[in-house]
Amino acid sequence: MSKQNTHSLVVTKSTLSRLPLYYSFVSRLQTEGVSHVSSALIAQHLNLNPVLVRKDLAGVSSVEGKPRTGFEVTQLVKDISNYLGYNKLDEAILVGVGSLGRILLTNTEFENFGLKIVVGFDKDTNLWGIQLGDKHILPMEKMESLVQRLGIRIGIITVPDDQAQAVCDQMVKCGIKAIWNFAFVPLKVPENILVKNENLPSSLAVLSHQLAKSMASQSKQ
Amino acid sequence: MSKQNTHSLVVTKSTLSRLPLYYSFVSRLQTEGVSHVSSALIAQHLNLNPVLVRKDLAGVSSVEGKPRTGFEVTQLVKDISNYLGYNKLDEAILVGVGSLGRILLTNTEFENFGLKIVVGFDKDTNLWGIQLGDKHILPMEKMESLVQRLGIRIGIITVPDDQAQAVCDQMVKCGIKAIWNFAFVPLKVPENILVKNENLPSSLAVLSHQLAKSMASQSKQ
DNA sequence: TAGATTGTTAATCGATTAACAATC
DNA sequence: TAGATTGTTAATCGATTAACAATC
Repeated sequence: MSKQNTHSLVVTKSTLSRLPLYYSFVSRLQTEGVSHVSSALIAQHLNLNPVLVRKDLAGVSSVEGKPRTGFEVTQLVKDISNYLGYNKLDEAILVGVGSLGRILLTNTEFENFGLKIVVGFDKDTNLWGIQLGDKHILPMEKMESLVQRLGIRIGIITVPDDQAQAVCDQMVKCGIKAIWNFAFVPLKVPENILVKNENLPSSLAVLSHQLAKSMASQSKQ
Repeated sequence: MSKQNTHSLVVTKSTLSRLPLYYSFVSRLQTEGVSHVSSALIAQHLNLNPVLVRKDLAGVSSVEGKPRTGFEVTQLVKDISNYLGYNKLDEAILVGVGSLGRILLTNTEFENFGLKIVVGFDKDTNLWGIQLGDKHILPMEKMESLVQRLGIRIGIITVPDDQAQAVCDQMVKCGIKAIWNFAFVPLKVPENILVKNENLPSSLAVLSHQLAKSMASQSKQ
C-alpha cells in the first residue's frame, strides 16, 4: 500500500536541493546491486545529519523505511526520481550561444535531471541555422512562436550581463514562467515569474572568505 | 575616524553571498557618478529587505551610514571590495581543461572578484604546453611543485564526475586548502580542507519544482 | 530477545523581519 | 522643525539537531 503523502509541505527549498544528491548516491547503489540503504549511510556519504536525511526522505518516499533494514534502494530511486520529475522531461529554451551556452546546449546530462533544452537562440546571424548536437540555433524573433507552439515554460539565460535584462523581458513576453539565469545581474520580473540565479561570484566570496578566516585562525595558534 | 569593526562575527555565509551583489550594484552607481545610496534603494534593486541590507553593510562598512543621506558610494565600494579581498588577487589552479575548464581559465572576469587562475592541468598529453589566453596547460605531475613554489591554496575542479575525487585527493596532497568543485559528486576531504560545490542539478531541482507548484496552484483557481 | 534503525516531538540554532529610538 | 534614514533590540520564522519511543 503506498502511503498517502499528506505533509508534502515539509519539503522545503533546502530539502529540494539535497534530493538530487540522494538520488545520485542511491541510484549508484542500485547499479551496484545494493538492495537496502540506511539514512546513516547516506548521511555519512554526503556529510549530513542522519535525522535530516530521514526527514527529507519522509517527504518524498512512498514507503516508510524499515527499522533494522533501512530503505529499499529500488523504491527510493523511483520515489525521488518521481518527486523531482526526472521521468518526464521539462522542455526549455536557451538564449545566448556563447561558450557557456554551448556547453549547456550540447550537454545531454541534464536530460537525466528532467530538463531537455530543445533549441538555442542568439542574435548573431552567423549562428542562425547551424546545429550543435541536435539543437538548432534560431534568431531571437522566432522565440515567441516557438515557445507558444511547444508550450515551453523554462528559459535559460547565458548572454553577457548587460543583455540579460532585455532577454529576460523578451522571455516573459513570450510566456516563459521560470528563468535559470547565468548572468550576474539581478533580473526584474513580474511577480508570478520564477528566477533562479547561478551566481559564481557569490560562491567564490563564501569560499575565499572562509579560506582567509581559516588561514588566520591557524596562524594565530 | 574609521570605525573599529568589533562585531565582524555578524557577517554570516548568507551575508557573504550577498556582498558581491551589493558590490556590483554600488560600483555601477559609482561609475555613474552617484555620490550616495540608501539601503532602501539597494534593497529595492536586489529584491531584499532594507533592514537586511543595513545589517549586512554594518558588518563590512568602515563608516556608518548617515540618516537622510545614506551611504557614501565611493567609501562603500572600497569597503566591500576590501572586505571581500577584491583588491589582492588569490591565485588558483584549475584541473580539467574541458569545455567548462576552458571558460573559467580564459575568463578574466574572475580577477575582478579577487581570483586569478594561474595555470590549468590536464591528463591529456595533447594539451600539454599549449596556452589558453596567457594560461599554460601542464601535466598533472607538475602540480605539486608548482602549488608549493607559488604557495597556491585554491584549486578548481572541472574534470568529469568520476575523476573528481582522485583530483581532489591529489590537490590536498599538494597543499591546496580550498576547493571549488564543479563536478556533481560529494568530495571526501580532511577536516581542515574547505569545499564549495557548484551544483547545477540542485539548482535545477529547486527551480523546476517551484514551477510545477506554481502551475498547479494556478490551474487550481 | 536485543539492538539497529526508524519516524516524530521538542529544543536549539541561525537568519530574517518588525518595531522603534536616534539623528542628520 | 519635520521627515527620511540610520542602527539596534526584540520577535518571528525556518531549518537543523537532540531526545526518545516504536518496531522489525
